Amino acid sequence: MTPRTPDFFDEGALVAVLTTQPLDRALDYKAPEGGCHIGAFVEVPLGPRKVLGVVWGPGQGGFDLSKARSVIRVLDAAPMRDEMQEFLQRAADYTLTPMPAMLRLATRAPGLSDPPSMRKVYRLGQGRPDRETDARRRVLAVLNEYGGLSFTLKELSDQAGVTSSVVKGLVKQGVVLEEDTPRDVPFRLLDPALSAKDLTEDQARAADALQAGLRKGGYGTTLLRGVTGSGKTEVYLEAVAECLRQRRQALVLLPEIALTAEFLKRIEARFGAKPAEWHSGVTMTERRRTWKMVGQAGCQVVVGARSALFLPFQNLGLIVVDEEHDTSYKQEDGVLYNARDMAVLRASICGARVVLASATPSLESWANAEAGKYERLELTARFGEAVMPDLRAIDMRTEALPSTRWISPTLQKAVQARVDKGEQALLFINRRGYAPITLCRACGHQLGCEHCDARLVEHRFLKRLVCHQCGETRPIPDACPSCQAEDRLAAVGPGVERLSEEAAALFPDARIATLSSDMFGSARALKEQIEQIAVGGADIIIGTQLVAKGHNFPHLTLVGVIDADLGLQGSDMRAAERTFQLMRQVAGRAGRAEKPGTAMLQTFQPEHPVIRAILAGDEEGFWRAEADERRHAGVPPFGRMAGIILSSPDMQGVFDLGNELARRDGPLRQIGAQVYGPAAAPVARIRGRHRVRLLVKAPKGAALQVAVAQWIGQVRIPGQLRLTVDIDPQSFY
DNA sequence: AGCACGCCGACT
DNA sequence: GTCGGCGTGCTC
Repeated sequence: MTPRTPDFFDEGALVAVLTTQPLDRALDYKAPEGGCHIGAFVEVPLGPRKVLGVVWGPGQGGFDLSKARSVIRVLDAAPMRDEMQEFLQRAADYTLTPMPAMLRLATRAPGLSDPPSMRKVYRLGQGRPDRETDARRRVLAVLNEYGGLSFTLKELSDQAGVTSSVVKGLVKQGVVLEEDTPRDVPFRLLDPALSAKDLTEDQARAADALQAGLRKGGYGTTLLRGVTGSGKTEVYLEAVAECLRQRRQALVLLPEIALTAEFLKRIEARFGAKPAEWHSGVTMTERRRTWKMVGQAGCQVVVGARSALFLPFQNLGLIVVDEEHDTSYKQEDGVLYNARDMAVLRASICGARVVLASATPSLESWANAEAGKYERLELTARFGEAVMPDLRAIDMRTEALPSTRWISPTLQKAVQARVDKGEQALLFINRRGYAPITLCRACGHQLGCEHCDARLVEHRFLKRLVCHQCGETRPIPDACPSCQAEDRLAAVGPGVERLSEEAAALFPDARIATLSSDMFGSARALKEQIEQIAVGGADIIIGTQLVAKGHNFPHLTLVGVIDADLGLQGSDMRAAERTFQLMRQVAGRAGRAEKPGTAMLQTFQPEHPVIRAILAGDEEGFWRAEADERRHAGVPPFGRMAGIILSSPDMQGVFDLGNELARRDGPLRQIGAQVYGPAAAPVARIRGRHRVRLLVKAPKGAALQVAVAQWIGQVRIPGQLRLTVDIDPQSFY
């Protein structure tokens, strides 16, 4: 029998404290006066500094005990639960991330080390004031009217129409009581019994299944598949409702910050109050409140970005990952993790349910559902009267179109027809800026970024050249930087701005709105623009990726995809999958409301399997074909992969280390894995750092992480060289 | 991550 | 001689 770890340590007992400092292990400290619980958030001395840490377990010893210092103090925060400790540890093992970096993700709340922030509030006390002035009467009337409720000074004085000194005067006499209360107050209660929308038969069946899962309890993942407009959101909100009835917390992950505002309104409509929000745009005060309240069950539902997975939920019952296929779920927060996978991990540890919602699931999730690891729910019927769009290819080989134009005559005609009828058309192109390439017609020089191996993209809107890799910009030059020839720079290829220009020329009487992520300073500006368009503020919408993400345009009846071939080429194994998802999603924009829609894909290869699968609406066929190809190639989800990126200002250094790693592949061979590379990374230079990439491919059941850790442990990483491990990379070429 | 320690080159 | 470059190692 393993000895049970004590959950409380008396003063002076040795405890292991994990800090957010990048040390390779926890350090031992003496428990502070009054002792401390396991999981306690503490402040400990480290060298000359005070740092944040968590009591991770009993002290390890094995060093000169006279060096042990004491925990300075226990912070005012609910101790980390053991399931959170386990989650961080397993996520660290999975992603090969050092524990301190994991702990940093879990402590991303401002003012964690500060004492609880207090504020003064005022409520009715006893007795009468010595002199009943008019102002004093008004203050007391307000307080009486609201029963025992407390007010801030400003609320009270504004409400009564008096200055703050009137209130202070009443406080002096004890007629009004002044009290300190924590500034972080619980979120308003959400009511699951409020306005449940009428669900279609299909939706009700799916909602019932999700609710049954929640009632059964314990871990389980469901892939909720539904075409655009089938009402996935209504369905999983019913799962949230069931979770609320069980008095457990729910987390809804969304891929796009700009979407949350619209989504919050839907939650408010369904449950009568706004949930907590967690993403980079939330204010410091609100972040702290959310972090604390989540830990004290003062918050029932969090809607947020991937980092919300690391909030200190006390009683998590449900995690919804909306648009689960979205690539933005896999990105660095300093740590490379896939939020979809981490959601499943977290839920499996704390016995919560997961709903992965998507119209076009990732192949991983599709395969997991096929294998029976996930339950599967399908929403087929479209909500209301709307029907699926009519999908057509425009064969660009037969269209007469000059090389500097992108809207084919066929598409032009279709757009014009919609505009004439007062309906909306959307032209989609997945390239920001005016043109992807700027070159000199005199010498052929292509304008590139000085710090990256990337082309500079002309942005006419900003009147600058922009590097999409590092974000650096510079003015558009008059002369070629290479041969000094003047006025010979030419824009090559299409971008969203250029398409706008072309549309303006083709449809002079139409109102054209351009939506590109770089055109809006804030998420709010973007949201306003989208709302304005949705109610009919434009006839033609020109947009990038942004428009593919869930916005509802009721007047939209035509979607034209300018270059459906983008993303089909290249050896990126996920290109076909991404293209498929994107096309389906964009096509799904058309005809969401009652008007039937048409989607037209401009393509030079109408016979390509991906294009054909999209046109035929044959999703199962597409996935099966993709799965077969990947199974054959032994790549995820039918094999395991890890990417290693080495980067350094010194090009020789990265290649030398890359070659050394490739040579010393013993630990990898042990598990039947193979190394490919080193090769120049997809972007070989970013911000002046040269990048080299190695890929490890292992059989499905292999202990990949352990082997990779051993493998890279063999080499010493000198000074300015950085090594990043990416388990399950998004792209593997 | 910080911060100290320490070992070489360049200069007052 | 001494100042300071930053490579190496430690933090309970």
